[in-house]
Amino acid sequence: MTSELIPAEFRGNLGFLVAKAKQLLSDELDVALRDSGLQIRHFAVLSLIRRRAGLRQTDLCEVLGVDRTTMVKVVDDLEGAGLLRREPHAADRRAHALQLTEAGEQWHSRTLVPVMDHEQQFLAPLSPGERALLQEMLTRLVDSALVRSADQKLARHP
Amino acid sequence: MTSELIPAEFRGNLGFLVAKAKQLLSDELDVALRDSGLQIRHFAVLSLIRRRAGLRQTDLCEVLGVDRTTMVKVVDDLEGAGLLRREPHAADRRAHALQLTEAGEQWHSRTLVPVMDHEQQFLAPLSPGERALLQEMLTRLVDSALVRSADQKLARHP
DNA sequence: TATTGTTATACTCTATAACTATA
DNA sequence: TATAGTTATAGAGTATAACAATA
Repeated sequence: MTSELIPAEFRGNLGFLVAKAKQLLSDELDVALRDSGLQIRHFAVLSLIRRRAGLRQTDLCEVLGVDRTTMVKVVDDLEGAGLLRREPHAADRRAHALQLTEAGEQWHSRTLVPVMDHEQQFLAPLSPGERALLQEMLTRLVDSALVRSADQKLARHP
Repeated sequence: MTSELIPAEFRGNLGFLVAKAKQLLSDELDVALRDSGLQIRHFAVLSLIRRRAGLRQTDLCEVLGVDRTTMVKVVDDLEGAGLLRREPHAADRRAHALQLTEAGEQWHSRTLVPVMDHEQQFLAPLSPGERALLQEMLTRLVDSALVRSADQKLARHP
């Protein structure tokens, strides 16, 4: 395997490869969403609420790794587009229980198709077995790094 | 392999896994650089110039995927820290030939140690064979996506 | 006291436009 | 005409601080 597009200095460099992979995959997914005016982030939020209706905004922050002040804007965007609703939370009157609207449900399933297509295009150089292996290895790496990250936070606030 | 930290909705999601891997690896590498006040980007620039002395700023832009106005600041930072010099370019008087200083050479080789350590820590969950396989698969994916990206640019400017 | 959501605000990052000096 | 580097500037994205309501 000899790449002519990746500089020789960075061919064996995991950081460079992961960062580039992220950038290029994001670019391709942006294409799939370009008509909607929304971003991957909005799609991810709808994906989560679709499966777990009633989540709070802070629940989403934890998963997506953004501040709650940032999440306000994301939820504003989605509510403004009519794709979700902030409803009163049954157990906590401070919080909002987020719910997909019918339009949100439709937009999500409609958008899932081009998103999956672009992901498949990105993965085209790998065989089905390799794709499964890549996914499994990335899961292991991310899981392990999340554990380390959580440990460090606990160490700072004992 | 069952992860408790990755939400079920995103476990099979390549985009999520790649983005998280990038974020977590970046965070760990930032720790390795925290004392210097510099970023991975600065380290990457020095890595390139070290191997290919005399590169222009625009050469770096292409590899790192940033605009030339952004690169000015990065080179300013490195020059301000005394790690590289802008020298006159022998073949083009508009351009700068970038050269590492002695301090730049030393900082790079000194910083390489913690950077590699943190990368190894990140890769710890994988066996040596798996690491090689991951690197090879990511190289294939990035290479293929770079070709598509270049094709699309050519199609827009025929 | 701590937490949820919100606003206002400041900071960072980035690219576009316009300039100069070259090619 | 086009390109290398620079500056000024505007836009996006993000987090910190402070607040009200509630736990």
